[in-house]
Amino acid sequence: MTAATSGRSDVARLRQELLFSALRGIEGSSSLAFAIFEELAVNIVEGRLPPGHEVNSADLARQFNTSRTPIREALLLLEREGLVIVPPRRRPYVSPVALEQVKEIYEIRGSLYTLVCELVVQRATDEEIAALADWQKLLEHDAECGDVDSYFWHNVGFRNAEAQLSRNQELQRRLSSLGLQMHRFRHLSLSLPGRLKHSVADHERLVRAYADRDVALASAVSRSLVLRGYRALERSGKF
Amino acid sequence: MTAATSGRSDVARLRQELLFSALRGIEGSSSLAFAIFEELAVNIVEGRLPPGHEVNSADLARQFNTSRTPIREALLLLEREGLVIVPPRRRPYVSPVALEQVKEIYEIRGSLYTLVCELVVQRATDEEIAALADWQKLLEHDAECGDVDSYFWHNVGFRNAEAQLSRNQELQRRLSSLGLQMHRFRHLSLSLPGRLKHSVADHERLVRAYADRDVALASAVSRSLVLRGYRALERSGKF
DNA sequence: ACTCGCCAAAGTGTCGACACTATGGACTCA
DNA sequence: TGAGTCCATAGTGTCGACACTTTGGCGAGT
Repeated sequence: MTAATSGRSDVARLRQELLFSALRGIEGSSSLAFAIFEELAVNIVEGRLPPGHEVNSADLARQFNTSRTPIREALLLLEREGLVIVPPRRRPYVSPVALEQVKEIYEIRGSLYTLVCELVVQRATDEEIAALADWQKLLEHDAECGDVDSYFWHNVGFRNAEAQLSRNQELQRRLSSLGLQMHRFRHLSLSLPGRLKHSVADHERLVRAYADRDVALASAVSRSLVLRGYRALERSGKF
Repeated sequence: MTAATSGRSDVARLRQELLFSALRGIEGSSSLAFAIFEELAVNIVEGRLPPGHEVNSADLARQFNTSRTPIREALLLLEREGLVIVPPRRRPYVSPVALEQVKEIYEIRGSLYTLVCELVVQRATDEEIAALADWQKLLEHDAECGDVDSYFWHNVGFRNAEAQLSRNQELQRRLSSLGLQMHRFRHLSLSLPGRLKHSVADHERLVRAYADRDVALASAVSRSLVLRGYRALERSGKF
């Protein structure tokens, strides 16, 4: 599973896998409804279905060639993930992205990643931390090339790997759910000038802190990483 | 909204309101499905539907006098909340409660309440903190009377009030979702001897830390509160 | 020209039905 | 008696239909 070390990891494949892992967080479900849920979720977080866009079950049923039943189930799940708003008796639409909410999510994410740090420090093996270092090297490389897109997904990969190392499944699930929301605006924060360099440096410090089993430092760095992300977003004035 | 100060707050009413607030976290939805979801959720977290108990849509439809459609939607939501497992093509059943999972949830909860502390310290007004103190007094009273049930629900009330003071709606929602899971085993941890006294003392220290705007102390106390809860549960050997 | 009320068109929530699949008991055969 | 097979029962996932509600545009009245 050392995707990081497997030669040149195709970004597209990575992207797919990461969004899957995020969404599959809660496995099971009735296949069709869940497949539709995934499809719609991806389209929403990638911005192809913009905030406010109407997603009524009748249209979608025609579009997906199914009845409205599985569509409705998918919409319900999307609502739970905060991606869609389903007003009673009214047509559902893609939920808006307000700065206030973005801020809230960043706060939560920061807190949960602090927890991840603590757990990783006390539970991950040296090999696993070495694997994180591999991810970090990918980031370094992307930053040098200025490949923002690749950087973004490798970053997600890094975060994902960290979460796995926490050995806390519930935590992974919650983070995935948050990640879903984050994907809607997160790429904005990286495309800002200078962000990449800071981010790379932080990741490097983070990995080193892990290697040294330094909880305090790791938490601090992780937190600053998230915070910086938010600050950048805020300054971008996109909201 | 100072339920804490309104004379003798009826525990039953409080209970209802708190579970509601937890469940309504995600509002909207199609009334019937959501009502069923609430009903089932309450029954599960209160243990009337024990882990492993089968909850098939056909039976429930008969029981609720509806078709299976809204039932299925409710089950989907319950699955998302982790209260029910819906294996594909197989009958859904109430999810088991494993110690491992309990531990995971306590970890997350601890982390999120640390965040709550930080936010409360920097955002709550003095009056709001005073209101928390009122809740604390209720706890004190319950502890003196040895009224474990009342204590439990006032405790939930206290935690809820704290969450509200964080001024972070997403956080409240996530905590509610966690709380739902927690209710399944949390009452066990309080009924252990000596717990109440410790708990009361911690709450008192917490409120004082808030009043002093002492983030570090508040976080530490809050964390120890959660941790103590888990330890007690662990020692109870119920899992 | 502007507002108000009305009405067809379209969407929602719920239902009962259908094909398909898992389950558990009866029946067979050792 | 005990393991393996078969089948009826019962539940699942999906569908199309139906009554009710919202929507948005058209026309009447000021």
